[in-house]
Amino acid sequence: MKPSPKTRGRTDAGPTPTPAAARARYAARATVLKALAHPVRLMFVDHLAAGERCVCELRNLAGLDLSTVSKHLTVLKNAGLIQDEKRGQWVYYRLCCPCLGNFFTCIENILKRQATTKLKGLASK
Amino acid sequence: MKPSPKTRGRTDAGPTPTPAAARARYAARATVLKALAHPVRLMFVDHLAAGERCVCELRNLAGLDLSTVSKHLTVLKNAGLIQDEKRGQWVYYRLCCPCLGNFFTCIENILKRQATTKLKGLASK
DNA sequence: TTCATACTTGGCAATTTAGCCAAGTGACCA
DNA sequence: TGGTCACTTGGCTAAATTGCCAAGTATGAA
Repeated sequence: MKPSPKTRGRTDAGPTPTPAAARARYAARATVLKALAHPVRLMFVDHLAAGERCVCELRNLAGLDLSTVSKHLTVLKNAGLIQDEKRGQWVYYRLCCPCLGNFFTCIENILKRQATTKLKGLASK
Repeated sequence: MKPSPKTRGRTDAGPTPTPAAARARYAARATVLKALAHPVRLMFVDHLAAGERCVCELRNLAGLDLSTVSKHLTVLKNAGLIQDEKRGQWVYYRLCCPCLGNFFTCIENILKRQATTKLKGLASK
């Protein structure tokens, strides 16, 4: 038996509007995810969820060179996740997007499930 | 005026259990996000959300070398996002995590907001 | 105007990632 | 037993990412 080759000739159930548009949308999503896919940037987002922070505060949290911190923040900003505001000699960053909480809840679910599966795997040996 | 330096000496409002544990959790989350942070893998997840697929179906979707597709699937599997099952000579992959829908909703919000901001930026010139 | 603080930007080296090709494994057919 | 199909794995190169240092800009204080 062969797996049904109806991937094309579809009756418009599921994803894919036009190939090109779909590709563009996946690329756009990937850009956002890539911005989040780093421990330090994830930490920044987590802390910014509690309120705005200036760069030097985030530098203390990360324990990295200021230039490195600045570049991480630029990545998050370019992805549309945070915005900055200069007040005096300080630059404050804050989250743009209130929905990131759900986001992390979902990731935690995945991690939990992963842990459970790993345990099951060990038990069945 | 200086920004309040109470980042340490905190009264346990907000994130950070212990520095080491926090770092580990951010790293774990980043691993999951990194797995999702690629257009092709995102497309796979999107299609798998509609039901299981064998590798060659996904290969057709992506238009990439079979070995490349296989490696992308390995990345998703190692991140705990999908699981595989061999039936006959085919290997079928399916999603582990039903919550990925919310995930994408959130990303779409970010993208929309980004588009709006960009428009506003253009308008104010 | 001079100096210090708070960043940002450019440039570099080390590491990681993404793609392909080639070779290997396992299931099924003749 | 030999061949084909459906994958996976190893190895390679090109490109992207992450960190630091050094240099530049902007704000406020002396």
